[in-house]
Parts: sequence; structure tokens; C-alpha cells
Amino acid sequence: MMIAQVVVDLPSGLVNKSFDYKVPDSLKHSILPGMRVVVPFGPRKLQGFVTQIVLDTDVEKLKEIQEVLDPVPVLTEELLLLGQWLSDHTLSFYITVFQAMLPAAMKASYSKSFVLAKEPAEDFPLASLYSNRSEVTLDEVIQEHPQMLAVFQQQARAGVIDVIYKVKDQAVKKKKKYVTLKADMKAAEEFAENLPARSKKQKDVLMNLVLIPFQELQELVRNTGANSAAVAALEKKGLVTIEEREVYRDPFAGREERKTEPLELTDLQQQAILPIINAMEKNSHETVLLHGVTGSGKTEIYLQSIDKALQEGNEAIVLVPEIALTPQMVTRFKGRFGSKVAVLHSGLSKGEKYDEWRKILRKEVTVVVGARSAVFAPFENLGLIIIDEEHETSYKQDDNPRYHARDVAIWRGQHHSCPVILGSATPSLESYARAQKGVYTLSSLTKRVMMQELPPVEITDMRNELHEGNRSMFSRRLMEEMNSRLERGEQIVLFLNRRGYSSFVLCRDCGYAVTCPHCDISLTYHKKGQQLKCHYCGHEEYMPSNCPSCSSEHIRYFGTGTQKVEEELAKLLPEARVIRMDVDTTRRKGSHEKLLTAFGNEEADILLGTQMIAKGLDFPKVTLVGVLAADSMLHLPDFRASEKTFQLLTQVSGRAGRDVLPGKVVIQTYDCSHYSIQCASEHDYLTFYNREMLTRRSMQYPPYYFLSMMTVSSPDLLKVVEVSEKAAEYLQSKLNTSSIILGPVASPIARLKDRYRYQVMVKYKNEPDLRLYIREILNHFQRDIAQTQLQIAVDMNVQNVM
DNA sequence: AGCACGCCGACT
DNA sequence: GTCGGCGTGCTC
Repeated sequence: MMIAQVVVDLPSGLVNKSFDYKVPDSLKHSILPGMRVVVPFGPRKLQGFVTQIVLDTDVEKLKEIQEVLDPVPVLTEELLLLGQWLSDHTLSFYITVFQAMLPAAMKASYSKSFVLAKEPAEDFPLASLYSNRSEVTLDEVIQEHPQMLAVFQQQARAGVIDVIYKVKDQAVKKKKKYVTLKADMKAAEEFAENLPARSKKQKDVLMNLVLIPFQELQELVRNTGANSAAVAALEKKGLVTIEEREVYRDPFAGREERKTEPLELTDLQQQAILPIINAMEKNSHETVLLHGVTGSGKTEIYLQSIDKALQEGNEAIVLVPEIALTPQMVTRFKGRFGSKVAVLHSGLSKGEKYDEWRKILRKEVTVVVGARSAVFAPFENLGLIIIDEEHETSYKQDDNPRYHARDVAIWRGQHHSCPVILGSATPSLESYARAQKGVYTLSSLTKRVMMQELPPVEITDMRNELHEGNRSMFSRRLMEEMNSRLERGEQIVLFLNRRGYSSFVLCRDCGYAVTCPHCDISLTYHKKGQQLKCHYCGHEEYMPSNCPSCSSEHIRYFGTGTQKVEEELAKLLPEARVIRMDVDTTRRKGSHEKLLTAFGNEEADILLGTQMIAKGLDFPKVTLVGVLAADSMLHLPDFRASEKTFQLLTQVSGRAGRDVLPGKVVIQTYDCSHYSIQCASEHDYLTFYNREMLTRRSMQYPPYYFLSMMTVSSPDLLKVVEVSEKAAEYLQSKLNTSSIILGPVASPIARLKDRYRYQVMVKYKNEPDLRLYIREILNHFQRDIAQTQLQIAVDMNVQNVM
């Protein structure tokens, strides 16, 4: 007998295994591991993934696979294997991992409805609802007749109506209709002549088809001014055929990429690319850390490495941080590899992502450029994986499965015996340490390609400015520099790590700070609409005119956000044209691109923005970069704060003087002696690395120790405390004495979306069974997790301690 | 996640 | 004596 092992679509510890189903004869020849299926599960139907086909089972009462959803496996054998590893590694459910590997469109949606089971009796209480149909959906009942729900359930129990469950595949292929002229030209013309005068439209359509015998229906209708009924009439008469064809949604429609040729590599680049080429030629896995200063030509190395992989008949994946996945970036890859490139990023609609992904599955492309999840691209002959800006925290997913794209990339690199390139101007300490230990191969690019110098960086001490009576948010140096750029018609990038108008609202009389009612976080004032917003849960309220605590009128906002800077700029430099870029101005699809294009066309003098302008921007006229508050993230309760500050300052600085005009950077700070800021100003990665490694060692943090974290959360504070304490105690009893257990303590954000949060951190060097112990804890609290609002989030490799 | 099964309290 | 509350356990 043919048995399919299926992982069903329920993210629960209780069903985190495969279930056996009989494969009916009708599906015997089409079913394969890695396909999605619909299976009966209890009284319901669920989507599932076939993980294996076997011939035998111990299970007695087998049900049958109901339907196979895919013509070919959507998870390759490799991805099934990777899924197994990843779920063990991250302690996530198999189903969660599989779903993370596929475009969201392939996730099923479920519905339930009530159908008449037999001719209802005269006093059937739902007669009015079933008057002209035999099916009522549960959704409709809940939304329009909630009080009737009990009646439906009662009638179902009585057997008058049946409950049916449906699984809907959201992966819908877009189709378009095409019209072909069937008759030969002469016959068509003749026929057109003989049509009665009132069939003028049909005649027009025919004549048009004589000119262009194969057309998209929509276009034909547009060309002739006819409607589709006229075309349908011709089809009926046998003169034309109308057929539906599957088409890809094209997010880049109408965009022409100019073909670019490989550039001559500099000597430095030649050397840097060597280990990559060597690994490819030897057909062996190697992780190469490409450490190249900003503007050193890493991208050209990527392009030529990809080219090499393609020449050998292999495929390549390029990962780029979400915010750097700009049209500029995409153009560079499409320019070199044309239609062989698929692009996967969050700006695409579900359908567009699905289509891009299918191009990969069907082997219509050989290069994928995308954000984190593109690391799962279903290629089968991978020759190269590139992770650009490898230090970026966005490569770590911060909900389940909590995987790091770097780990997945290296797993796949080993599986395919191909190199993985980690590229960065500011490698993560983890990666650089591994390179130093010889686990990765280090490849360095120490000079910019055009031999421009890295821009000089000036640090201005904002405490001094204050002492000397400058109360504005711009130091005098920065003002001078800005003025000189404006005079010369050059451009300026201003960076501020905070959106909104100001960071918190405080009562001067009683010290009350307005916080979010759902999170332990102060609200940010947004001038537009006079609103206070929570940047964590989205809560909004109006700015109070009196202190909610003491009714004083002296309630004011403090701190600085992008909106406020924009307003200051308008006052101080009224002639300057400013573009502001933050989540608030780029929320609409395509607005990101529009603003950047405008800046590139020199429609503005100053680009003011948050994180999102820190990377990848390459505008030749930008000669000044100002960082308004360099230490704003330095004092966050995060052991990576120094590293993040250094990375950010270095990245931002790299935006200046990328072309012939020399650049300059001004960093404003209240803490100018801090090594992150000092080293960034001197473009000195290595000194920073050595200094920070000392701290990490003495504080017992990564890369010297592994760091795992368990976050317990629930609306019930007592439950949170109880569970986290028990978990910590259990770990304490099991782990080595050399391992360090911190907590339980309240999380840095102690309440988020009405849930209290406690965390237990484990720092360890060697705990081979840690996953086992944590799994036991999860099992132990499984009932609470399933039945109450309790959640236990486990992160086996924490990036973000917040 | 849902749903059925099963054992206790308040009703016709 | 029955309807229905939700604690418990299972789904191939």
C-alpha cells in the first residue's frame, strides 16, 4: 500500500509530527514528497505537506489523501531536509518552517459553512436564510446573524444541516485571455465584408485580427473599441479562438534595464575574488567573509562571482537587507543578468511574490535577489550564495521560525558544496571572529575603487554647543558645512535615528511621561494630526493639553524626531529644499522609490531620514553627511549597542563623496570619547573590533558565549512570573555550572500589546542538550500555552535583546 | 486549532 | 431527570 506521511497545517506542539494517509489509486502517479495536499483531520480538512512516501505503517485506521494541490513538489528534497534541521535547530514546528520557505500565497485559507442535509421540515427555523440557496457560510452567520449561531449548531446536531469544511489554496495564477484568428486571412476578410451593417464591431475586430492575428483580448478590445461580446460572437461563428493563458504579474513592467558589461577588476578586487573562484572551481564549500570598505566595489565582485557560477551551469542567490532592496540595487543585477533574475522583496504583492517564486521553481531564472526569505529559493544546482551587508540584524527573523539567514545559507552551501560570500564594510563580530579563527576565509578590500579617500569625519560635541549658548539641534560646524554645500549646489544627507516629532511627552510639573496603555513604552509625538503614537503596537491618541496625572498645562514634548528636524530646517535654511524619508512618508507603495528618484534628480538639497537612508544610496552630488544624534542608540539596554552604533555611523559616513566631489561627515554627539564613535570617525574597523571583543569577553557575551533566550509572556503577570521562575529553576538544575542563567527578569519592554514579558537568558559555551531541556519546558507548559494566553518564545541565537 | 467526550451545577 | 458549562484529550 502507498502511504503518504503528511505534516498538517497546525502550529501546535501536539501535532508537530507527520500523520500517515493512504494514497488513493487515482493519486498514485502524481503524488511526491514536497507537494502540498489536502487531508481530512478529525472532522476538518487541512492543508499539509507530504514529507515522505512509504509502503508500510503501524497506524490502523488510515484516512485517504483527499487532494494533491501541486503538479510538482514545491519543497525540493533539499528543502525538506533543511526544514528538518531548521526546526530542530530553532525549536520551531515543522509546519512553521515549511511555510517560511514558501511564498505566503501558498498558505491555505480555511472556511466553514452549513449546507442543507435534507428537505427541511415546515417549522425549519432557518428557512428564511436558506430560501434561495443551500449553503450559508459561517462567516456570514457570525457577521450578520450572530444570534443565530446557536440555532445553526442545534440544527447541525439534529442532522438537518451538515457542517462542511473547505480548504482554499490562495496561490492563484493570474490568467489573461488571448484571441487567435482561426480562419485564414482571405476568408476572414470575405466574411467581414458579408457581415450585416449592424455588426460593425465584429467587422472591426476581424479586420484588426487580419493585421495582428494573435492578440490579448483586452488589447484587441482597446484597439477596436468593440466589447468582448463581439469577440465572443466571432468565436461562436468559429472564426477566432479565445484561450486563457497563465501570465506572470510583472512588478517591473515597462522598466528597461540597460545591459552592463563586467568592469575590469582592480588588483585588490582580483585578489579578493580569488578564494571565491577557487572554491567554485574545486566545487567545495567555503564561507568567504568579504570585508570591504564602503565604495570598495563589493558589488562588482558579487556580479562576477555570479557570472562564474552561471557559466558553470549553476544558480546563485543574493541576499540584501530589506531596506537596501531598492530599485537602484535591483537594476544593477538586472542590468548584468537581464531576465535571468527574479526579485523577491516585501514591496511586492502576495501574487507578485508568488509569480517571481514560480519562475525559480520552473527554472526560468538562475539568479535570485531578495531579502531574508529568498535564502530558501528552490534552486537545485546552487553554485553561490551571497549575503550582502551580512551584519544586518534583519537577516535574523524575529518571529517563528527564529532563523538566521546566514546559518541557512551556510547549511545550503555545505549541501551544494558551493561558496557562501558574506560581504560587509562592518562585519558582525561573530563573523569576523570566525574569520580570524579560520572557520571562514577572510578577503579584504581596503581601498575605494576610484581611489577616492574615505571622507574625513568631524565629531562635534553637543555638550560644548550647549555650554556656548547654541541651543539648536545643529552644531555650528554642521550649519557652516550645510551652508557651504547649499551655496555650491551640492547635496546633503542628514541622518536621525528617530522618526516622528519628538520622542516623549513629559509634564514639567509632576514628571509624568505619557506611555502607551498597552505597552511599557513612551509615546512619540507626531505633529501631523497632533497625535501621540506607540511605535511598537500602533496605538494612537491625541496630544493632551493638560497633564493626565496632575492637570498641569505644562506638558511638553522633548527629544527630536525627523518631523521636528524638518521644521527646524525650514526655519534655519528656508531656501533649502528638504525631502524627509521615514516610515511615515514611505508607507505608500512606491513612495520610497519616488522620493529617492526626486533626490537623485536634484529636486532637493537635503535628504533627511532614519535607518532607511543609511545604506546603498549612491548619489554623486552628496558631499556632506550629518549624523544628528550619534549616541541615540548607544545607551540602549543591548549588549550590541556599541556594535550597532559603529556599523550605523560607518554606513552613513559611506554615503558621502562617492564620486569625484570630495565628501565630508559631521557627527554630532554628547559622548564624543566613546570608542564606537571614535573608531567610526577614523574608519577603523579593526581597532573597534579588538576593543569590543575585550568587552564581550569580560561580559561573557557572543562571540565568546552562545546566547539563548526564553521570553515568557501573558496578560496575566502572576502566570508570567511563575512560569519563568520554574523554567529558570529547571535549567539551573540541568545545565553546567559554567553556564550562566540570567533571570527571570522583566524584559526591557516589560509590557507589549497588553502582555507582560519576562525573560530568561542563557549564556553558555557548550550545552549539547540545551535544546532538549528547553523542549521539555515547552512540553511541560503545553497545556497552558494551548488553553490560556501564555506564550513561551524561544530564541536559540538572540540578535535583539529588546 | 477545533471538536467531542465527559463529568458537575441550575433549570423545566 | 435534562441542558449546557468548560476541563481533557485527540486528530493518521
